[in-house]
Amino acid sequence: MNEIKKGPWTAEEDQKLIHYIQKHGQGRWRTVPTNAGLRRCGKSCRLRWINYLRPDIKRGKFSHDEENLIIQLHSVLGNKWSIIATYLPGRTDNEIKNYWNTQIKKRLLKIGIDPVTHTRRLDLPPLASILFESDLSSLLAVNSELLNMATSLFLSPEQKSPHFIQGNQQIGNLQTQNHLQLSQDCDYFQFPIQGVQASLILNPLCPSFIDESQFMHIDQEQLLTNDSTFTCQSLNINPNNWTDCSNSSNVNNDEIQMFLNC
DNA sequence: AAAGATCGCAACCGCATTCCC
DNA sequence: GGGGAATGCGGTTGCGATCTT
Repeated sequence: MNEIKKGPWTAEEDQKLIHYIQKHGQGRWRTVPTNAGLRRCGKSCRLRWINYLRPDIKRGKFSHDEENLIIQLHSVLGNKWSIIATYLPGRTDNEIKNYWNTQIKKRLLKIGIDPVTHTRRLDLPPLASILFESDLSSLLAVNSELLNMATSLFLSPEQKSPHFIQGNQQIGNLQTQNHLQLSQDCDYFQFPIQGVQASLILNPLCPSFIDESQFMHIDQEQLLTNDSTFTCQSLNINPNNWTDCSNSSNVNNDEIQMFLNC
């Protein structure tokens, strides 16, 4: 009976495979079962080694940073698990895929974010209204992890800086980059216009956490002056408005650029 | 306590890509 | 360049563990 065995691996099988690979190295998977004395197919041996037995595999819970990174990478790469895994040393594509499907996906759906497009789901009431109809402080306390996760969607991997405002209140992260400055009191933010390759990374999700009735404008008058900075009172939900502002002034689109991080 | 439901994850399967003759 | 073998990838499944009723 040389039937190929399927199903869970036993400790004995694991030992045989580990011993064989330690001695001969990995590769030529088709020949591994015969040479290692296993009744498995080569494919199964490879998978067991790659996903479970490899010595450099990191075990245990995903850290918050790892989780953020997965979300960020997924928003750019989609289900390219093997590529995503290259950014998380010690984690396998299978593990990341499982984690995404069983944990992250559910959490995103729960907070009204489409895990495929990484945008707000239109079939749900605006998140802001949910937030403001609720006891905000308790909601944030309970869901701070989710908020951080959602917030991280509009942060690039190398830019994880704090402060996300709702009116004068800090409730999460606001991204600043290059010459974009967040004012001290979080009442408004400002950045230089002239000669600056200002890159404001704004994700459409971001305003979900801000009172939608307070989407503010850029002060057009200020924009048209030669002042080196201009201010706006809050984040603007509509990225097109930024473009419009730059079109309507002496400032061209090269000087104010908007990059959507999704 | 027990039965059913749900969850989490290892493993499988089929297809795509790469390698090698 | 063509074809078969080997390898890699992503979706899905199966099953034990845990939770809920």
